Amino acid sequence: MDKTSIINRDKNKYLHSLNEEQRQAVCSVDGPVLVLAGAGTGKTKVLVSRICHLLNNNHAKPWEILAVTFTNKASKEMNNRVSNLVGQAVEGIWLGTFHSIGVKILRSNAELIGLKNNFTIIDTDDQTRVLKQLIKSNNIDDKRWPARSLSYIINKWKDMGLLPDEVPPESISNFAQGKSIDLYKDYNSLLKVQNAADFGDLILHCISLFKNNPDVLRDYQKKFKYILVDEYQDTNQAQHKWLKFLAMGSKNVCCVGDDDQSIYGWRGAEVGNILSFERDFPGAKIIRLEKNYRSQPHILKAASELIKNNKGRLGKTLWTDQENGDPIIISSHLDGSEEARSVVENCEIISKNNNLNEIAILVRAGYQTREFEDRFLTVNIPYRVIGGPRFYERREIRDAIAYLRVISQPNDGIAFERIINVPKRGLGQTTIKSIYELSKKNNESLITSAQNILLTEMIRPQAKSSLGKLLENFNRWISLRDQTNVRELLEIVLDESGYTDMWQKDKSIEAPGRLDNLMELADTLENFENLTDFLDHVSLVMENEKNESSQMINIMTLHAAKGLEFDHIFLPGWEEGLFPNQRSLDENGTLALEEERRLGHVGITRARRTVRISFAHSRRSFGEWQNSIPSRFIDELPDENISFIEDNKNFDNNFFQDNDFNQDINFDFDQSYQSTKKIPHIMKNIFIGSKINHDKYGIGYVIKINYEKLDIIFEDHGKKTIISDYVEIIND
DNA sequence: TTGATCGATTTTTTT
DNA sequence: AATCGATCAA
Repeated sequence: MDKTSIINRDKNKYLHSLNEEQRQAVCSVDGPVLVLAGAGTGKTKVLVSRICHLLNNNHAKPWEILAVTFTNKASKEMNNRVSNLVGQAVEGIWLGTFHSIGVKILRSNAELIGLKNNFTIIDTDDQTRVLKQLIKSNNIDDKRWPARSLSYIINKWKDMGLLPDEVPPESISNFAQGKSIDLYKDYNSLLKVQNAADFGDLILHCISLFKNNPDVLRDYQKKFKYILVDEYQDTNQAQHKWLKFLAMGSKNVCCVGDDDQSIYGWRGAEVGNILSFERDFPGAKIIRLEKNYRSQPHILKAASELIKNNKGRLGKTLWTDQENGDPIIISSHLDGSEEARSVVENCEIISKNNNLNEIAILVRAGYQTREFEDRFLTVNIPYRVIGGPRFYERREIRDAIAYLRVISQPNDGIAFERIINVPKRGLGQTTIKSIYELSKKNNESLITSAQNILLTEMIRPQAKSSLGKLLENFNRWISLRDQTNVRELLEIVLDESGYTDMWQKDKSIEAPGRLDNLMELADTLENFENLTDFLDHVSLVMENEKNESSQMINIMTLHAAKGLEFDHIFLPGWEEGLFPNQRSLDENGTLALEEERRLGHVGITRARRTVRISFAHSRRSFGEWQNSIPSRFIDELPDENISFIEDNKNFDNNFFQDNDFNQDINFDFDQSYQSTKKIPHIMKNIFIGSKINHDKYGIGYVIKINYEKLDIIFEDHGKKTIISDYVEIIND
């Protein structure tokens, strides 16, 4: 054996830990490859090994590799694992989320799509506020046509990769009598004026850039010799277009995904992208990974049987050679807090012999975490909420950042408006409105108009002097921008603007916490070279990571759990209406039901050793008690893999005395568990869409049914919530 | 312009 | 239940 082959074998030693299919996926470097990788089959391992393989065998230099993920968490994970495997070489790899890569491309080519390279990235909150302004200034009733709906519509178009004049007529909704397209146009030009881009733009602008500048596109195509895409099932149409542009150069594109884990349909994700991979990239090699290395057989079997109820899947058969393990335990509970009590009790038992980090509670909706938090706090068990209320979304942090945004990019009127009167400086609605009018008239940025309005008589002298002072401050801060380090700059700004002072004087309980958060923000700033880098981080990452190392039980949504694994998983709240989520079902019918089911599949397959599913018979929502029945998904789990226990030891008469129930409750546990086939949302033959008459409000249509309470849109009175006894059904 | 009070609305998931 | 927003008095 000659010397080189020994070196080669050594340098490729990571290949030995791969199974046959995984090795194929790693070594088929040239041409398009689609890896269909079921849960726990070593998807990330394949991606990481592939990058390693490309580098080790000199197929590409780091900067010739583009690796795109969907979430920040995934990109962080990938980054860590690649650095572990290949060492320093990671530095040059273009590894990040679609959005962060998009930003990187746009910052270097901003002028070509009409932005300056220091453009601001606005988030959903800013977006809604801008749209609200826009709706109002078009004299549209923002009560009837809320900004949130418009933002939903526009984001949908952007997710589909459609510019205003590309939206097909049939998909123009009736928002404000069909004005949605004009508003979309106005909104886009408003962003341009402010030198700002929203999340959708980060992809969409790239597409326009590639489309209109073939030379730029060619450079990127040449640059990226190898492209890897994680969670391909989650890409939306815009991202798909984006990817096709870049991949059409080398055609060395490797997409990894699992149609059974597609859970972002509501964000425009297209499972179709994965189905049409062969059409997009002819000659594609398709590799299936079906050996599961994570879960024990009962768990894997239950998850597989559940997902089999979905139609329209590519179909995979996951298998494992592990020991049988424990069946999934399903328990019923009186109400949400009983459920939380039981879950936490079981966490305690498990934690006697296990690491807290290996336990996770996965919920359908963010607000469900609260009950568990309360319980953990009372019994004093450390926990962390992953993806919970985000650091950068806190009020004080957003305010502070708004100051920095104006300093970084004075055209950012969205940020300027946020803090123009925070802390209060006597610049209220009237003043802001005047500035707005002037900026609209002269088609200039808000802050320019604020400067100019000082030369007019449009606002009162008091307001004038206060505004003048603020602008003077900003000018000074801007002049400090490039010579002061970012942390120092923030401290100066918070101090001189009176912002810190405002919270120090505030006597509310949360004020000290807010001041702490501002300190923490200042600390975070130490890690950034310049303001733009920091602001990008804030808008794209949102998370301020910490607590990674200490021992804590994890609480998160099912969505946030994707890509993670734990020994022990709790899945509470498996009730009709909550999971599957009724609202989602109302909006998207069968499609949504299948997505909910995939969510259940994701939840179960996170577990290595045990899964406990639970549901409550009664739960409080919107401050009212609601009875519920177990999720249909429980029925879909095979009997031989589950074990049902009634956890109702606290069930006694005190319960009824302690709670202010006036209504009849006929709890019959066996009965209610058996009779899960029917869903009690239909009363008196009223359905979503039913036409009804009301004595006072006249004709209307039912849009939501919540037991006896109906949400109705009346032809002449807008939306009202009415008890079903007071309406009369009209059949015509 | 500000602060208080009342009423409406909220809870799906994320870049 | 808790938050947000509109409305109104000071």
